[in-house]
Amino acid sequence: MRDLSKASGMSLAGLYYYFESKERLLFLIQKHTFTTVVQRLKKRLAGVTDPEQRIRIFILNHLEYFLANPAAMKVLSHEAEALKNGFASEVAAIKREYYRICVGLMDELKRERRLEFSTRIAVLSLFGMMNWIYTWHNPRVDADAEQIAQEMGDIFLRGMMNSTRR
Amino acid sequence: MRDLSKASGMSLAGLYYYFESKERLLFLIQKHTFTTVVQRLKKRLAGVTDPEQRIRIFILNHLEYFLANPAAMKVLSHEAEALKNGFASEVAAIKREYYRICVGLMDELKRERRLEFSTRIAVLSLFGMMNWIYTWHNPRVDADAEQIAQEMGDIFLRGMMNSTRR
DNA sequence: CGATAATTCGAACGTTCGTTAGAATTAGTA
DNA sequence: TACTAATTCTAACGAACGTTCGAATTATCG
Repeated sequence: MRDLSKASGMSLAGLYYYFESKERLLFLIQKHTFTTVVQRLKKRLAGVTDPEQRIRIFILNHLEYFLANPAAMKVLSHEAEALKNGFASEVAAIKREYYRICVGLMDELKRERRLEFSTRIAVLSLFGMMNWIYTWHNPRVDADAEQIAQEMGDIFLRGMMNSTRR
Repeated sequence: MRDLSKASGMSLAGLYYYFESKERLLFLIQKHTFTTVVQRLKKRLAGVTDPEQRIRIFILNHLEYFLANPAAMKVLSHEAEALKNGFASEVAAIKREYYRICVGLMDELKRERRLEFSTRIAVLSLFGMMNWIYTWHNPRVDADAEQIAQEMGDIFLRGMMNSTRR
């Protein structure tokens, strides 16, 4: 909180005028971030029907947001388990919705292409690829979100496509 | 440190008889873990020449160790940036060696199969898939290391294989 | 046995942390 | 202008933290 006070220019006590506790502030950050990402995703998915294209939109939306907000990504990754019961469950609900959207996209792909693979492992592997980026991405060295989304999409989708057909 | 004292049954001051500081203890954990993983990997790779098989060994070795030592994995992931200059650089050196081994495996695959893809993105995506597992793996629900290594290997290797050929 | 070394501990140290009381200041309104 | 409400601050509280001091205990060995 003292760091935030310095960075924001407001006094330590001043922060508590706007946020009743450090935990509630963390909760608001997490909630706002996930809500924003889900909202943007839904807008972008509207109207697109091709399953592969929809998964590519999912990846691009995710990477674009988090490469533009690396600090937020770090907070979400590092403080994922820091909230207590009340706050935790509300954030968990949004996360679950986001996860379920991705599961849905994966199932669409499986149905259309008659593929056979574990949706759970596929989705969590994809999240891993995308989320780990906060540990290594350097904007001075690495490509931008669009290009990385392309490459990760290539890797992941080819990985799905050639799975055993029913 | 007070938690460790409780968990180990030794008094708080007693811990400082064996570890001169909390940071040095963290350093020793990180160093020991990475060293062990690299050692085991080298042993398993010895004698195997097929590039695909070698990457599968890499994945299995990684997942087997970290699913057997989830607490260690959490420490490595969460406290990756917690060490200061001296300690940090020594751990960074071992991590770099581990990373470079994986880069080597990827280049072998590219050469043998005449593939074209970004080694950096491939390696970091693979690490992402594997390392993210500490956030979701539940031994009561999820498969064991061998099976997950098989599935992630399938996803990743198919993703590499069909990349544009030279 | 006695003496030295190795081990373990209770109790505290100084610092940092999250938080708050209460005063000072500013903005809004009549 | 004078009064109220909103905002911001200084200064501190109590708890938790990493660490250390010096005494107590235990092991080692002549």
